[in-house]
Amino acid sequence: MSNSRPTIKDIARVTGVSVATVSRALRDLPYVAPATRSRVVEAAAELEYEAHPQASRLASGRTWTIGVVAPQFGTWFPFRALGGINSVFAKSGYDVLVSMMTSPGDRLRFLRDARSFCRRVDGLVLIDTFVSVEGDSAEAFFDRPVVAVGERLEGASSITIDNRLAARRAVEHLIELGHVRIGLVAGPHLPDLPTPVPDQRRLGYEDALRAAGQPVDPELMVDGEWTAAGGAAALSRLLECADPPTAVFCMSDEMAFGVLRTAAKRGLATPGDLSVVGFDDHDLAGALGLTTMRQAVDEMGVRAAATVTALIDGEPVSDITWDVPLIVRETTSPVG
Amino acid sequence: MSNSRPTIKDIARVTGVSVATVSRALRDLPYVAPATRSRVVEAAAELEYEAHPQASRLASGRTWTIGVVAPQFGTWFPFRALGGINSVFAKSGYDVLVSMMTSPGDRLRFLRDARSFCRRVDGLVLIDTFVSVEGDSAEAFFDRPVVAVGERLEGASSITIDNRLAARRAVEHLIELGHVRIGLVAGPHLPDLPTPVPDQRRLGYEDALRAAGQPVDPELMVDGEWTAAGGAAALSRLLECADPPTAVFCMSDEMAFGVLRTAAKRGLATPGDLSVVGFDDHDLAGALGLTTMRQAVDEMGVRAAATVTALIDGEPVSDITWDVPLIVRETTSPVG
DNA sequence: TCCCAGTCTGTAAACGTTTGCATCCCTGGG
DNA sequence: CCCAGGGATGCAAACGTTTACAGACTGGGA
Repeated sequence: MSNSRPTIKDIARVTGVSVATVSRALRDLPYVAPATRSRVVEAAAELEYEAHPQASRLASGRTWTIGVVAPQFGTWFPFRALGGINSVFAKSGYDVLVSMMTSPGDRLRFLRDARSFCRRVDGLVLIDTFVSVEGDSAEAFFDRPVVAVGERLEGASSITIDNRLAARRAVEHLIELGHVRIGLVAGPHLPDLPTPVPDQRRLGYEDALRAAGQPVDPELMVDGEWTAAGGAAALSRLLECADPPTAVFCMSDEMAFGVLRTAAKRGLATPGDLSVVGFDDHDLAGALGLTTMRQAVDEMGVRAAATVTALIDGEPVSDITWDVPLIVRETTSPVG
Repeated sequence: MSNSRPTIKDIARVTGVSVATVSRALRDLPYVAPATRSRVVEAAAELEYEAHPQASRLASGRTWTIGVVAPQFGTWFPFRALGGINSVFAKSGYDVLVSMMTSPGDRLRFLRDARSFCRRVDGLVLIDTFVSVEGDSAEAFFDRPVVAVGERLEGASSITIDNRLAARRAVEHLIELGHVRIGLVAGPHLPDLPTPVPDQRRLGYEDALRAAGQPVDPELMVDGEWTAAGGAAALSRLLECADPPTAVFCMSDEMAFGVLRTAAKRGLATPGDLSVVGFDDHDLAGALGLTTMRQAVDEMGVRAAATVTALIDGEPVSDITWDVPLIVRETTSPVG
């Protein structure tokens, strides 16, 4: 009680003006005499005044907070994106409220809680959440501007990649190197997660093969569970083929790491005996020399943050497709 | 205007009681007749009423929000911890506000902004931030309960590990396997980041050697920059020694991954020619078969969340030292 | 001289809760 | 039959801003 923080009234009393003038002066609104403004600003600095966030939020209706919804599973992608998002908002004065989904099934919980979550934020960034809002457009449902990264969402600004095309490019790289038997380590559909990503990447794989006049052999397509351990097991299965692959495309870098491990264990040289290309450009991909398709996730996060503030400021919804370049490193070489 | 959300007044009008009674009924406060309460609850459900967060926060002074400060560099640890923290708060009704430091130097910015950050939260979790608050105790400085994970902080509840002891155990494991030339891939001090961690782990390494009567050879201690790439380069340097090591202890798993890569590239079998033990139990450690010291980061996050709510509810500050077990996998074997 | 269009400032009503206090009613013990 | 005590409720004042509106003052043009 004795030494609680100063309020706008204290500033008003000290400077001899009304609270309205103080409020206007501190927020750089017009119609404040320069002399008055500087007196107020000085007094505020003197008393170390800072507006009470809850009070100004109640009065103005703005929360100055952005909600970020991210999956906790598959740790790498969302955290990188969160980093990019945060780097923008740290400067722009927005707070970042996160809500993480601990399992794919949590989508439903999130959707249920969304209405109350939204009241605490001015805008929403959804990372790989694959919440489909049946009927409503996203903006109508959430009653807030929303940008979706990694998925396309009706009524939201989307920041996505062309999964099919990127996968095709990855496989084309292997084909150009002369590979004919090319395996696919696929990520499966997660239960309750209606993402088109695995299908798209598989289609891209098939596109490349067909365009090159190569057969699509179901025996060469195995499930890597989106994990390194799954990738490791997947390669073991591929090597049991009558005619095993000389190259493998993995739908994620993590699975590729598992593949590399199994190869090393079995005494297969990479890329001498087996070429591997991943997908993501994971933090460790560079150091481990993995050839991969780069998703510049942090930049996508930066862009998402910029987009959501633009939406809040009234700009129209817009979709962006991010480029996914091939990064050639040391796990691919001509067949031989 | 037409169809904005219902307020407590609407509930009051519909049920014919006062707003005070509605407020008490919905928050399970005493002195509400059971019949009244159920009428109010029903009406609230009917109208899909939910309290306006900013308003109730202003009136009550509680924000129902926890602030989490995490470094963005070194992505793995803080994100895992954040996941653990979030899993608790998703149930307990607190919001999670994150503030990420994009570089070690950001500590200063954070410290400067801390006073205003604190007004928006009921409690604070600091992950590996190494903010030393000169003079004041943390609780006095932040004016909120705070729990620090990964570091000890005056006036805060700390959740830490014994870095020195854990490093010693790691090296003892190698010694027990008969290794005599044991290299150290160290993480350096980051500029502006006053963490004792690298020193502690180095001391643990030396402790183990001395206890076993082995010499501490400066030539065997190299810098791995806390990254996989740095670890890869570090092993190259170690192998140039006149008497190269047969085993290596790395201060982080990421550096160990780099070490494993260099070993493979050079044709050294792991663990046949080189044993490696890491530190962290990184997400990928299991799949890559890395023997390591497990920091159960998500569990530490869960504990941190529980602790900060306990502090908010008035329980006293308490420090916890987390156990760091050795996880033996496939990168260590007897010297030979 | 008058009027008008500014600029500057103050008053007071929101914003939607929570909560201290007063009031009323009911019950049970003396 | 009275009264104490406590349960149930309502009234109204916070909480600390923002903002619509009204008023005071100024200078310049007619």
